[in-house]
Amino acid sequence: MSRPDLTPVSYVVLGLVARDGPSTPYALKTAVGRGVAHFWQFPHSQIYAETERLGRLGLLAEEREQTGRRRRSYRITAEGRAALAAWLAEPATEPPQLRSLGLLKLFFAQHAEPGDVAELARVQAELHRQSVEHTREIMERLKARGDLPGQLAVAELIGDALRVMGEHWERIERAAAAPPGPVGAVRGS
Amino acid sequence: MSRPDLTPVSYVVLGLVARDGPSTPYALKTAVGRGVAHFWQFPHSQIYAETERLGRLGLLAEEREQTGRRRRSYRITAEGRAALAAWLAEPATEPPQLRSLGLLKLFFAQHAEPGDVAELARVQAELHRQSVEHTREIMERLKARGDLPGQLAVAELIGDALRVMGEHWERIERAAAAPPGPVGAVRGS
DNA sequence: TGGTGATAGTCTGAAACGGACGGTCCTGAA
DNA sequence: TTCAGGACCGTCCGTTTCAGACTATCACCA
Repeated sequence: MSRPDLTPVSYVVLGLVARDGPSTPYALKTAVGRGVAHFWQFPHSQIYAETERLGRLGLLAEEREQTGRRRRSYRITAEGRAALAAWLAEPATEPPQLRSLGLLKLFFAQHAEPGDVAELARVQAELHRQSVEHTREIMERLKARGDLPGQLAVAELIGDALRVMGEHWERIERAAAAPPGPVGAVRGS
Repeated sequence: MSRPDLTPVSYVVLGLVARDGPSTPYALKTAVGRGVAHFWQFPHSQIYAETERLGRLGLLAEEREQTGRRRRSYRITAEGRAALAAWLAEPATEPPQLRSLGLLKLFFAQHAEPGDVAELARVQAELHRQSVEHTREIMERLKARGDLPGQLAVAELIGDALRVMGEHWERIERAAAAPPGPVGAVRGS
């Protein structure tokens, strides 16, 4: 059973240290930005607090540079690996959550000018195209490395979801740009 | 330009009161659960604080039952409508955010037993099917009413995104169940 | 030897969180 | 008529999260 004193962020840290070997908090911070942040966001200051806490709990072992910047470096312990494995062994029973200011504005479209909705959809469509492209680059890099199939699967899933959402925004943009007829809710091409 | 003293939750409240007419905080709370919560979550206690604050700011007008439970009821003022319209007039420039414990576990699949990934995918696929179904019901209800095209567009977008993500989970489930070969990252049908 | 930009980490006040808790009201069974 | 139970409604408060300003260090080059 997974431990009640560990949060998702704890497992992010454990998982990344397990994947990358001994890491400094700063290295973890940048690693989070390159991957995990796409589906589990949290402030970077958490990482410093969490590595320290996991150290106290014996799930990470801390080492300190004796020279220069005296950075801390953390490696995972056997207990840490066991905690991570126990957590991974129980499936996640929560559905995914979405958070989108764009959808919030679209939801209230009836109180907006038609032109506002068109502009919103245009911006969102463009944002989604960029995100899809960004995801695609990450996938290329993962494929080139060949390992880490879980991470590739995650990138594929997210990329596809972004693509579909972007296509919706594009349809909404076209519908809102065409003067007559209702906003959004488009059928057919 | 939209006001810096108003948060997204402020606009949720303003938007719902604009849509539904005079509302009690509790009615807003249930309305949020039926819609907005799918793409903008926040604790219900916020609503009570926010209606009161918007009242002080003059964007909502408060009335109080003279009898019985003496519930507060809020209606939107002209200033409130103006603030809502101003916010809707500027497009949202943030990409959507996803938050999924399931993806987090999949991301670290290399440290899990193969059976764990299969079970995770099975549970997530089922969860997604339920969410898609739930979204479909909401869409039916919206279509029956015929108005509120923005809300229908939102439901369609979310439903489609959930469907695509669910299909990924189903593929991952099949791939992880098939003994040999790598987990996830499936190509072709 | 000083300037610049990347690297690295700390700190803090403000928001958000969420759920326990306590009332109020309605209904229907006794 | 009374009363119990459940739905309705709102408050409260300790904890966690949050963002980002801020400081410091380092590497490099002029």
